Amino acid sequence: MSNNFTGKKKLTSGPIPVYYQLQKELKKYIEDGVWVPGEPIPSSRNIAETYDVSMGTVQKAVANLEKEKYIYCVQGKGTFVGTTAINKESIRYTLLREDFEGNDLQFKIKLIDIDKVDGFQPANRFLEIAKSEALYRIKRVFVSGSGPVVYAISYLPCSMFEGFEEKATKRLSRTTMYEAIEMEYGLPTVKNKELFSIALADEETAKVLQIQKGSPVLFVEMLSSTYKEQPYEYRLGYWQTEKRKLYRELI
Amino acid sequence: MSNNFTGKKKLTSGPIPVYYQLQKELKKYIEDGVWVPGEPIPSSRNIAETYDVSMGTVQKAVANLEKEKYIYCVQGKGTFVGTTAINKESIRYTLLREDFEGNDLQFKIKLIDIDKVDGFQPANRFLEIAKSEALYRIKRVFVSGSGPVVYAISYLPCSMFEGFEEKATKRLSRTTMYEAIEMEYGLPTVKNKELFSIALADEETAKVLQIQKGSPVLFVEMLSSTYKEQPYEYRLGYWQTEKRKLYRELI
DNA sequence: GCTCATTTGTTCGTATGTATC
DNA sequence: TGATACATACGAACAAATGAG
Repeated sequence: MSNNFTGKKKLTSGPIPVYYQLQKELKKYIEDGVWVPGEPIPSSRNIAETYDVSMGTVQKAVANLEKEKYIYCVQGKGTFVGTTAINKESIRYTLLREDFEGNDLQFKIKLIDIDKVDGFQPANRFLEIAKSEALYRIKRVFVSGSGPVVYAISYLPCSMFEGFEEKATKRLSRTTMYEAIEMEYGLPTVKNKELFSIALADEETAKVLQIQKGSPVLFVEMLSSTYKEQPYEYRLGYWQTEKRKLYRELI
Repeated sequence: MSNNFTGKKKLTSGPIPVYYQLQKELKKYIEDGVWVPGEPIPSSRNIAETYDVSMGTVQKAVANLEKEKYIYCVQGKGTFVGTTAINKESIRYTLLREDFEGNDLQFKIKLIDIDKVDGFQPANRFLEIAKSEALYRIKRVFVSGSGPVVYAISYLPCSMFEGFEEKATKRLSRTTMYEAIEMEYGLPTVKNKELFSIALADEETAKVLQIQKGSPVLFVEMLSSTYKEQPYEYRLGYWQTEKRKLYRELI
């Protein structure tokens, strides 16, 4: 449950709405990791008494945070910190389709290897860490039906993910990167930025995707962030789009 | 302003929340085009009296519709039907960047030509119209800085856009397709579906993009929809990604 | 620049409904 | 069954922005 959430707390009585101040206070507990994904936050009544505001005001702050996907409410049970898996259907990186009709195609993820490498540009710049900081490099291939579709190389700052090899290796062959990171480090994914372009397959990519060296492939660079716009993963994706295409929806 | 919004209207008193019923009623006025983009809807007090509910209930229905981008509220002024331009920064099709850093790059749109063509598959299937229905075909090129970046071919159902040539030709050289369609036909864009893959430039594409015939290009198929998931534009985009890439954010 | 009617925004207090355990 | 939790709804008061006079 919760912790050190006792005693009266005060909000200022200036021009900023009370519900908004409260909303920011609650958000801070989540972003600072005091309240962690999947766990309940204090009850509405508890919050109302603690901050000496009406239930309606708490309700408004809570409703807003729910819309922002920071939390989710279950009537009669409680209010819980949001998780990527539950909230963000839209944020999934890999969505395969043949066409606009029909559903997403299933795929399996195979882990190729994980190792530590020296930091490099532009990765370290995008990840907002020093040039010299080391990175975990995770190579994976996404297989759908007949063959390989995506070759993905992810880079994570070693400093943010201590012991990643041991903790995540088992998970990564059964689950996505998001889930692994959220489970092991409590960091939900909040935002993904993507850049789409064309690349020519180098020897390694060609081998993994079972295509000719030098064939054109769809090249997707991705930068994933967690709370406070903190980037944590830089990923290079090489897509073989002969049979399956990358699908996105904008709403 | 509004119209035929007088007299008492009733909501059922069943298990469905009043605010939700009201929300759907208001949405219907918008989807049916009774209230059009940019115009004000009746005042909250007016709505509260008309449906015989409290202001709080109206506020909740209105707030939800605002989050859904159906409307936007201006304190002291009124509540207005949403427009694509104002609401949907995220839905813009063409976002150019060199990198994750920096801002979106500017570009100009040049209209190549507009004509009427016979319907064809898969376009007519995606647009949910009969095989035989004719289409408007709009060819445009997007130019950024040094040269052409995107060659876009759009298909619109002639039946939905009577007189498109006359109405839109002037607009299309200065504005986006969204704006042109919203201005002339009152249809805001609500959703975009996209499929990313690789294509090889045919003679026409190569000429427009000033590249070699047969060069690989980023191929983006897009299907835009308005209210009620009604598709209205099928677009093929050929991207030359040497210097500028296609940028997307998922939140 | 000021006042005033209109409109949306905020907050409280209270009561009742409904899901969970 | 009862205690707890969130959800809905009302009414009232005041705040803040807008635009007209």
